[in-house]
Amino acid sequence: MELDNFMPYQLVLLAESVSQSLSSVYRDRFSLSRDEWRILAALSGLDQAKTTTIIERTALDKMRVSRALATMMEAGLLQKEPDPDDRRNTLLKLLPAGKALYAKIVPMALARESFLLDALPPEDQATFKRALKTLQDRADQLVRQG
Amino acid sequence: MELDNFMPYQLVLLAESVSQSLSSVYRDRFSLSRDEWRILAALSGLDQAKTTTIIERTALDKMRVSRALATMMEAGLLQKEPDPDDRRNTLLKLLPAGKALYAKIVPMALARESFLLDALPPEDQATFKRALKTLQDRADQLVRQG
DNA sequence: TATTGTTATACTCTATAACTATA
DNA sequence: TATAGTTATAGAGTATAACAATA
Repeated sequence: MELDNFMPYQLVLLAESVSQSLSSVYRDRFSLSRDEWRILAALSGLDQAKTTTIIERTALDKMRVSRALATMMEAGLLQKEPDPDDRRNTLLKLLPAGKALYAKIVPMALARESFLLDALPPEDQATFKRALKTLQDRADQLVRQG
Repeated sequence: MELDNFMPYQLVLLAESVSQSLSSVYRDRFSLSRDEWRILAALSGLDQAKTTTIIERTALDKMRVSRALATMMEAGLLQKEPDPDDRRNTLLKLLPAGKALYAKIVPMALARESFLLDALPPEDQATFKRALKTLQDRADQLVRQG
């Protein structure tokens, strides 16, 4: 087994590099944690969302989301209010500062994504993206089996 | 921007799942940390290696390698001796227990890799692996630029 | 002065589960 | 009894840099 040709190893290294490059945008320039950035992205475009929806859409657990939301609220990025239909739920809404921050970050994030993908011929880009989804399904199976 | 179609996000989630599935082999069953497993793989097949070589081949830093090596030595997996040519260097050598452990883990690791890749048609497998390398080069560029 | 490798330290992240409020 | 969300706490992992030994 050659480490350099072992796909999981290559994949993890690539993800670390891509992650690092992205975090130089949201973390270094805008002082957002990765979790906060994910929540911001998940909330964008939604007028209002329940916390449980955000938990699903970000693949984060409720504890991480709870802490990230607290920080974001302090920073004036979003608003919480109780759900009148079921007061256990919290309804989340981006404030103008949150929307503005998101609008600043997105173009930079997309530019980095494009810089990466533009290195591949268009048909390989499509294949790569499809492969990511297919492999995710299989990886989920492996994780469930243990 | 849709989080689910943002390639860096998909990539990071996939890497986390694959990582978790692999660590259920080396960590849960054999009590190896990820760093130790990488070092084991990097040393396998080499009769002897300098610590600096391992640092390069594993993409770990010297501090992590130093700590992982200490644990592995305690576990009787490898041996250290000073390099007679330059006594600042350490020469590393897997002991029989280390080789045996590696021989047990590799088939399981390769089986998981195959299970993942077999979900893709052969030509997509090749494209995917090539894409990982191409993207790694670009990601390195991004990281360097900041 | 530079390099190899180890260690100290403080810091951040993570995981488990206990807890409150509501249903 | 079950769910949404928060908080406490302990443990793991991380980053910086100081350090000893050698060159």
